[in-house]
Amino acid sequence: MPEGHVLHRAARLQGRRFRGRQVTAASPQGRFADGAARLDGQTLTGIDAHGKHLFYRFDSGDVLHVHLGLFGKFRVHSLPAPEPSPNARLVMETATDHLHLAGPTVCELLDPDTEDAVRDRLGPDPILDPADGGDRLVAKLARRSISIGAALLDQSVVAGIGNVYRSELLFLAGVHPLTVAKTVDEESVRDIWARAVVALRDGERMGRIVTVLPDEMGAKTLRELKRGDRLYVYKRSGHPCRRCGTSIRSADADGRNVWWCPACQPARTELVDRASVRRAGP
DNA sequence: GTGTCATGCGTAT
DNA sequence: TACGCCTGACACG
Repeated sequence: MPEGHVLHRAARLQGRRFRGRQVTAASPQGRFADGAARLDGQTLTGIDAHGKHLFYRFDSGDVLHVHLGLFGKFRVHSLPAPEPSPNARLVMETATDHLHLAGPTVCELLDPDTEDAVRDRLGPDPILDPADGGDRLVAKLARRSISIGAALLDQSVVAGIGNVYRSELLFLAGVHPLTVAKTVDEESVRDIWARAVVALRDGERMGRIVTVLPDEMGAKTLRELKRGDRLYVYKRSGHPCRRCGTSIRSADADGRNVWWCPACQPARTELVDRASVRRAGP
């Protein structure tokens, strides 16, 4: 279940195996049969990620566009690989490596112009645009009356943040998630951006989302943190805040849950409609 | 075994 | 605001 770090990691690790290599391609599930037939025998020239989107470039100029959605998954193996599951949308192989894609929301061929159109709809990516993304985020949020929590999930505002990172970044920056976006002070917006750059880079490197400071959890490194100790607020309704002990709360914002610590993230300016905020449960 | 939920997003109402 | 899509993990019986 991927946020942007997963796609950048996939681009890096898959690129290492497939860049410059000729591939065979097939769609066991059948829903990408025509595309796979077109890619079969082509040489992959590069893979890159923007937000939650992945672009595979081939020597013909074809671009394979993949978006994993909520359920999509890659599996990569050195040959011999396990038998691909029958619901694999796409299987690509070189003489030595195997890629298995299941459950994506998008798996399609684009021409380069269409790729530009996809990318034009995406905001700055903390991994791609660490230097100038803060300015761009400040400009985008200055006009928005939606909550900062909702804005961080809007991929045209910032590309690659999902439901885990949004709650965690707002905790780290001390910003209440239901704050009206345009009322968040610029310093806090830049802080959110800076923390996104660090958090997504860490996630890309480790292959998992870890936002806590290890020494706060009595650990030496991020890697040794146990499952359940890696996040501050996400899915921790009713549990004590790791910093102050206050009970973590949650609310349904735009159909997705958001979590926060009411003490560490006080409401400083106006909030959007709080009707949907519910009491924290266990 | 069945049901529910989930790190997403587009389209219809 | 609701629903549909796509898959897998987990809780529950």
